[in-house]
Amino acid sequence: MHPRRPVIALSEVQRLRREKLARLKEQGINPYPYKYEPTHHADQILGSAEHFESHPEEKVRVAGRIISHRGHGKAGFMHLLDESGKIQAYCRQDELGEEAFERWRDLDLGDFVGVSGPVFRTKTGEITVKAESVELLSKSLRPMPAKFHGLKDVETRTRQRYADLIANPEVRDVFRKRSAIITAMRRFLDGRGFLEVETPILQPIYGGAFARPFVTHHNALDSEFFMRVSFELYLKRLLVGGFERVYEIGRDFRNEGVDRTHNPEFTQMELYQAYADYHDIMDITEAMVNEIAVSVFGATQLQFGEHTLDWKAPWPRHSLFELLKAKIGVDLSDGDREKAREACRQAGLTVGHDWDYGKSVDELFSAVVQPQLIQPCFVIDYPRDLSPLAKEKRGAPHLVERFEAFVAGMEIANSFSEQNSPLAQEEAFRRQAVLRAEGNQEAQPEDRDFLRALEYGMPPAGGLGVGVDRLVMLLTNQHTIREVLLFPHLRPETALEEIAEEEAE
RNA sequence: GACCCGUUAGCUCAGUCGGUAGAGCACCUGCCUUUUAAGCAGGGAGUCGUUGGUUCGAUUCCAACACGGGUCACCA
Repeated sequence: MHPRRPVIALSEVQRLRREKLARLKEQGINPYPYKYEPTHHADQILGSAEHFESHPEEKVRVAGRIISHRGHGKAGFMHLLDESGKIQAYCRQDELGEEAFERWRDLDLGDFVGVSGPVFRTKTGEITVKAESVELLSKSLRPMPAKFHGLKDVETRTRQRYADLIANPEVRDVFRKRSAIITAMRRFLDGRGFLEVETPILQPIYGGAFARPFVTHHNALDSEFFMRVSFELYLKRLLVGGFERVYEIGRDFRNEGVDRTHNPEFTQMELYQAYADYHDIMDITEAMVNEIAVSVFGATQLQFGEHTLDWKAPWPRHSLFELLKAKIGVDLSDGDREKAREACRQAGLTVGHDWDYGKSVDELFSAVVQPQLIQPCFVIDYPRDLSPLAKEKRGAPHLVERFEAFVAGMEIANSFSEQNSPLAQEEAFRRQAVLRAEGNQEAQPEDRDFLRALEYGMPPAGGLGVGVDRLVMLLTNQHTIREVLLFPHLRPETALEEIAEEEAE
């Protein structure tokens, strides 16, 4: 045992609430009863004000968290917050009785209560439930973060998202929108005959993207597994198996840094459509996002920071090399490594000794073009070395048929005409193996089972990956990914670990 | 991983050129039967992120560490 350490001190308010809880139990009141049956949500009552004013005898039951509580001698008001919004309740001693009114006075901000009674309009015009009974549904032992300052501290807001959701109604709204966006996405894909599938998160070989994986261990099998960095290779196996349109919405894991557009686990939507090429996938992508914008927001023009983004399809399609040429005056589409490296130097980039043609083009594009791609657009045709799972471009074999979609300088989608030649795929894996041997930790390992699948024959197909979190950011005008993730990645909280240790002693 | 900035009451923030701290809201007590940032009167509340150093004395200066934010790197 450690030397005695003080138990984490309770604040004054926490102490008082625990004492209050004990008193309730002594009085035979269960502070955590089992159920309540509300008849209405707050917004239903507020939305039916005329109905209730013409039916003063009709009674409602509402339940929620107390977010304001004001006594006025032998009467008082409180606001309850339920999922739909807030509603005021008016509590009078002569209505509730002396004992119940005293219990009402003893309630705290944060407690859950159920209130029943008729609905009326106060002098100041607010629709209010006149309480005939007030039942404690759950006693709160911790003070609410804020009454009207809100909760601002970013760390507390993300670490204690529950408190953030209570204190900041607009945060709830972002996550409702997120859900609606994903629902609209599913509806769009289902409507086009795509089959939603689920593929392994724990994979013996990872692939489909350039990224370092999280490694884990399967005890019973005594073997290493990788958390997936992409769904790609499994979804393509399903094309081999005869499904023609498949998609998956789920979590990818990449063992990388955290910043305003990256979280180690993030949500991706990938789809694959047999007999389609990347032109068809561009059509689908813009139609899908257009439809999401209309169904969730009722508009295709949406504000994002200082920009008004126009999501209406079709989106412009630009050749990567034309965009580069327009910017730097040099055409780099010929595959000349030295020329590309020199162009990077001219642009002020520090060129790594290992930068090949593809890497140089990509770095240059990221530096000089990407930040200026504000309105939704497609950038098409990429160097082959960057895209080992894509098919070479018709008429330009050092390029591949690939596009990325950009909005507000952010990449939100990536797509290929998928490589379905087993021999070309094997060759591409071989080139990756060379890079890997040279120390590139993101180079993709060869997946022999995937090659075996391709040998059975995969139909020509187009594939798409969409960064769902980024799409949500753009559509909801949020500028960091943590604002669209309920529980973004944070380091463990040491103070809480110490409490756990003390409790274990 | 590097650099810069931050961490003070439940929340939002002041402040201490080194002498252990304040405000508003929240909280407690009293008054008040239509208030809504209710009002009036009174009151309590803080290991000033953690550990160490300098000092008679550290919340303040210094260092390390923890956590967060920003920039960069990584993320082609």
